[in-house]
Amino acid sequence: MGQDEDEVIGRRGSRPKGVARRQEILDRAIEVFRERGASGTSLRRIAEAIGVSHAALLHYFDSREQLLVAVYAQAEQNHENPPDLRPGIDTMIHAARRNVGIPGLVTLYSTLLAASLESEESVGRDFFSARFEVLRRTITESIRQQQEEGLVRDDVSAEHLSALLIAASDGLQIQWLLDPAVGLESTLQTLGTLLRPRA
Amino acid sequence: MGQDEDEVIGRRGSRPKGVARRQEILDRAIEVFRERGASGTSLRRIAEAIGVSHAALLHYFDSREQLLVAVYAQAEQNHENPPDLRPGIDTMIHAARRNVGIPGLVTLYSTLLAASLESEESVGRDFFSARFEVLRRTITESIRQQQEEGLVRDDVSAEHLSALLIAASDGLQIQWLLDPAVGLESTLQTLGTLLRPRA
DNA sequence: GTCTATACTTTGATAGAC
DNA sequence: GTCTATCAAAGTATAGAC
Repeated sequence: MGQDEDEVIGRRGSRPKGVARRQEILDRAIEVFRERGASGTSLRRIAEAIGVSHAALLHYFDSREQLLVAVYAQAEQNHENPPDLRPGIDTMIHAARRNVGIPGLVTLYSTLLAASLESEESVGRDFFSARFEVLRRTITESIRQQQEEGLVRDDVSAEHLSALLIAASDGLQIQWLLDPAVGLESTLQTLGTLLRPRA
Repeated sequence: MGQDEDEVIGRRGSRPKGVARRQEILDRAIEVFRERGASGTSLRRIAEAIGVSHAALLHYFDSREQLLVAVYAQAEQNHENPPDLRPGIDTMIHAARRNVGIPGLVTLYSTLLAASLESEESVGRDFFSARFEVLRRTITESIRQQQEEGLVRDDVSAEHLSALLIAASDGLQIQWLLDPAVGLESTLQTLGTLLRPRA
């Protein structure tokens, strides 16, 4: 953490280039996505909603994809206050509870993630690859601990459980976006039940 | 089944309009995706690979999205031979084992699904909404049966398990596409372990 | 450093010729 | 039934004003 953050969010080099203004644009972009969702988010429309020209956006971000990834990364970082929970099913449920209030950003996440699959080399690809790697490692370690403490059943691989948690969250979000009747939180609670050791 | 199929795959009306030629194009498009994956799949590139003009494609399909949905729907239907398994974790594992051989089509599925989230009304949206609805209902019923037979633990909701199975499959596919080291089949096997009743 | 103006390229889509 | 021509919109890139 520290100087790597810049690249993840998309800054060009180590020299800050209009950091304040850039941050301003980023914050406004987040608002745009939070309100209007992810529909019709061309560079020109985003620029229009923010009140600048589309070329101005490209002055701070190398490409549309980079802007979008930066928007998501920033939004994620903004509410990154794990309330004393260890990474695992509880944090996923916590995130789900928050996400139901910001469907626009959830859509942004899902579409960006899928778009990153299309090209072997892209900003999004690197971002999400790294994100999943870190997430899986962190959750795996946390689950292994909880297994030792008897909080999670230990007859299954912690690595698999970690990947499963993430996959279930991502997949359920999509089902929920398509049909809000799908219980995002309650279904994850059920997954939590599956994880508990036999009493 | 029967006359509804037309709309799902994207045919305009009941009158067949060059059905044979259309099918030919569809089959070749599937090959294109199977080989070259989903990268750079503009209408013009697909047309070029098939050997026609992009306008010709739009003669048979109303839009690019409709063509892509038709390609996926056709590909899915082609290998729809459930080997005497009841819908549930086993069929998902079976599908996973098949999908690792056709990453291009898995990518097509993931990107199409995500793209359908962006607009409230689109061919993809309707297609995937219906697909998930049918899938969930079918699997839920099958799981409920298996619960009664003591094959699946019955202390959790069959509806939730159904949504979880689908979500886990979709989510794991994405993780696997980003990092082939993620064990698609083995992780689903672990989910299967979670579903078994306490011995 | 910040941004407007502008143009280049590709895209999905339409219209009309053959 | 399939093409060529054409369109509007999009992402991108550059030049240069301030």
